[in-house]
Amino acid sequence: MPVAATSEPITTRRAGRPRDPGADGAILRATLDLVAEVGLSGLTVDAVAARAGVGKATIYRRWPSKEALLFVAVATLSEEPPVPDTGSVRGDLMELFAGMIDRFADERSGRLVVEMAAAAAQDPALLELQREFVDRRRRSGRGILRRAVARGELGPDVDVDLVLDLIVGPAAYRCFLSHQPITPDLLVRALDLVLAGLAGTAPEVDRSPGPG
Amino acid sequence: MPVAATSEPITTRRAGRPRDPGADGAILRATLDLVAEVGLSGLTVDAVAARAGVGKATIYRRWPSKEALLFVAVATLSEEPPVPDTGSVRGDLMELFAGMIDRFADERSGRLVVEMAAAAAQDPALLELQREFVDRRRRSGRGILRRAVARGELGPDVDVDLVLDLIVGPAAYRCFLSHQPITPDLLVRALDLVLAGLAGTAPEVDRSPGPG
DNA sequence: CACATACGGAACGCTTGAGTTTCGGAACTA
DNA sequence: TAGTTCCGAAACTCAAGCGTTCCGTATGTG
Repeated sequence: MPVAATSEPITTRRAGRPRDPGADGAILRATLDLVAEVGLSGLTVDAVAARAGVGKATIYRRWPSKEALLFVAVATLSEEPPVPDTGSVRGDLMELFAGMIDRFADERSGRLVVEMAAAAAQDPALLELQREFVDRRRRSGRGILRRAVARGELGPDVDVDLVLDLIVGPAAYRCFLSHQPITPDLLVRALDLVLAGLAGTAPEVDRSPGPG
Repeated sequence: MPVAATSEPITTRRAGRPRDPGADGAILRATLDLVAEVGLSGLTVDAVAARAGVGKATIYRRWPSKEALLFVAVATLSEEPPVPDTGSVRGDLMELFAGMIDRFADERSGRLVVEMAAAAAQDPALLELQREFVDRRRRSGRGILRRAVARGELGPDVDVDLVLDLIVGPAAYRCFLSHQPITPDLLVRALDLVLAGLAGTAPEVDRSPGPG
């Protein structure tokens, strides 16, 4: 019996006015918007309340501190990365990283990512959250590449992590530092060049046991 | 006559105790150290003064505000990127980016870069500074690749910016997000894979008019 | 020497922002 | 209706940090 989750009947509700169910979302959205606009250092609870159209007490009734609010807001950005299986490395990797690149490309999301990267360097909890985001996609990518190796599509000596970094790296670099345009074809071009490099390094691997 | 730089004889010095010539460096160093340690949001002038072994008034005698101090401190990180000419793209690019990768790899410098990237999103002056850093190296890289094309070492349809991003991207991505180790060979491996990809894309370009 | 400017250190004024409390009112249960 | 909990808004307390000022002292010029 770890937690008495719903010990009371569902029909029984606490007396008094129920919480505005829309407030949570409005507050979290306002938080993320403001982080993107004015940065983490410029974020104030008063501004969040004003933007969300909410009293400050309403925020503190839901989260104990500004940090807790921020953490939950960032956590809502979590998304289960796709585990693609298109049949080719190229297709799989494109599907896996498309959403991530979109996030870098989008003005608001991009700024958010940069802010969080900086904050994670100081806050262990945020660092852990960031690590989960990154690692989940990375694990999926490793699976894709290993499957490709098993299929004979790639040579067995592929530096998996390097390949993944080469595909995402350009978009990340442009988002964080160079501020060059992150166009939709950036992922494709990077991917094709890397795949060409892999093909050149281990050209025409023996594809003998092709059961398909 | 743009500026009356040294209108007075060098022998003439203002009366009174001269400024401690070592203080400037100590203050700027303390500033950068603290940014790397506690982040920009955690940076306080009092802490800088304490770390530099200096009174707060000494800081404000030199710079009018915390922001001005920070800007100058960051500007000291500027370094003229090398303009290598080793004879091969591979050698040139390695020489060009070695220092940059080192900066990502170093704990202190890496944190500093992340902090500045976030700050640049809010402060136009810092953004301009960052842009200078990046663009200078980028221009040098573009020259290297164009020379390689002229030599016939690379095909004429190389996406110059993409190639540069592919080389730096992995280290940047690891520094900002994935926090995987940035080993000294990361640059070489990325570079070789990209060059292999370029060779595969436009293999054995026609080298007919070789005058050398 | 007088004078001027610098030094480190400490105190001070002032603003900002986190978190709390209060208020009149609204929405729900019993 | 009575009681409870929520609401937005505003006022409040309190701590932190920027920038200034003053002190006693050190180091330069004339």
